[in-house]
Amino acid sequence: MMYHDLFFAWRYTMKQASLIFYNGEGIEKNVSEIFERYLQSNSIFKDKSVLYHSYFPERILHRDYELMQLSSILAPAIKGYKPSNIFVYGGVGTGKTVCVRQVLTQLENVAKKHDAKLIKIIYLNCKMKKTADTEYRVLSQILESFNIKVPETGLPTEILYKKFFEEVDKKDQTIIIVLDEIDALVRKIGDEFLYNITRADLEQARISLIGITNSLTFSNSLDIRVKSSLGEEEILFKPYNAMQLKDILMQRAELAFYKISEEVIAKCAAIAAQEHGDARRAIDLLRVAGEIAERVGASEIKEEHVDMAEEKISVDCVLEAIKSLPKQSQAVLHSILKLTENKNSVMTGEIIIKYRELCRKNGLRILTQRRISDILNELETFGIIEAKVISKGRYGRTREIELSIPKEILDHVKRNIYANFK
DNA sequence: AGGTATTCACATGAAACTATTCTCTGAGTTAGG
DNA sequence: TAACTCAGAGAATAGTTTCATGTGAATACCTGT
Repeated sequence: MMYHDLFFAWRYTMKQASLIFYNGEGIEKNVSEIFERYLQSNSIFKDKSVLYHSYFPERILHRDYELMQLSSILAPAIKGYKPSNIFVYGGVGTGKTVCVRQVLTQLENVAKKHDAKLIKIIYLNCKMKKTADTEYRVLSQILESFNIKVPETGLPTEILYKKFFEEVDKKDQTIIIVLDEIDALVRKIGDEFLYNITRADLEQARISLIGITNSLTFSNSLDIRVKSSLGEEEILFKPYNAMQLKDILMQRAELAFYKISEEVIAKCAAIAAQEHGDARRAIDLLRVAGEIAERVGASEIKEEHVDMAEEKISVDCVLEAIKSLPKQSQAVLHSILKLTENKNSVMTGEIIIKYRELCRKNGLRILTQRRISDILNELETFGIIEAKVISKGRYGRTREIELSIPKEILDHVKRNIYANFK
């Protein structure tokens, strides 16, 4: 049976191939030309992986104080005492995650080397859809790191708690759970989960939590009890300034490129510094600029490539968001696009009317106003529209909505969305 | 004129509901000894 | 009798509806001068 299928698959590909070989002489030439050219062009990247988010630098710059704080708080774990729970906050791209992860791996290494008390680190990113964004899934992830597999659904959550505490309490060990983007988790499922974990009573094991968030006001939204136990220690990561960003970029660029000018790096640093000192953004900028330079066949990144990269990043972001929008959200966006063709701001009420009309035409289920309101909020967080709540006095309160899609891609977006309805 | 009350058109929040996917359990069925 | 099948109960989850409550300022309505 299987061989049979394979045979046909093979036949099929051969047929495709023969099409190229015998009927498409021109195509063949073009394609191979691209490959040839690619081979010949010497890449300006030495090692591109250094510029991806997944890369963790060996040495973290300009975070000595924070690293020290972290390690001194966590040190007791080596001797088998429970370290305080830590609450790490600071803006995006300020190095929170990198620092925490580095300190923890070192802690683990030292403990292993000196045969100290057992330490187990569990890192979870709570914003990862379908991975750790609910109480159940977080627990299941934690259990997985103990090599206990649990089904995705069907089991009561209490069972997972029971399994987890049982497993943890088997040995005299310190478990350190890192919850990255903890604010996303709490917003979604509340803080009961944190309470349950921090107040677990165990015979011999100890559990410490490290919560990482980029929302400075996050801790206020917590239950007092949780707040006091999770926030035993707090560490604040300040944004990098332009000089520090420059150093960081320099460090990466040396590994990533064969050669690069200082002006380019300064430019990336300056742009990112304006946007809350986000190092991740600076590095993205550098990478995309490199990609652009490579594509246009330049031998080195120029400042104009950085400008183009800045443009491209924002455009890609919007385009990506729009493409992955569910049907209903697209319908709402469709209505907004239509309405903004002859004016630049619309109100919720107008959108609702247009939207209902569109649904009737397309045989789509009409959602309630409440839901549309939420969809509008979602579109705003994607950066597709800009909505501010205004009061028009006697004439009620509404959202004033404007498109924030860059002009250059507006037509592209329209074609994309309009094609799906009529 | 100056002050206050009303009112509009939604916003915002919480809880309940729906559909889907999945587990677990136990009763009934089947095949082999 | 062990192994398998299958239906029903119960969970988790995403997406939504239902119900309830909130809200800011332009207007309407007073009040006293």
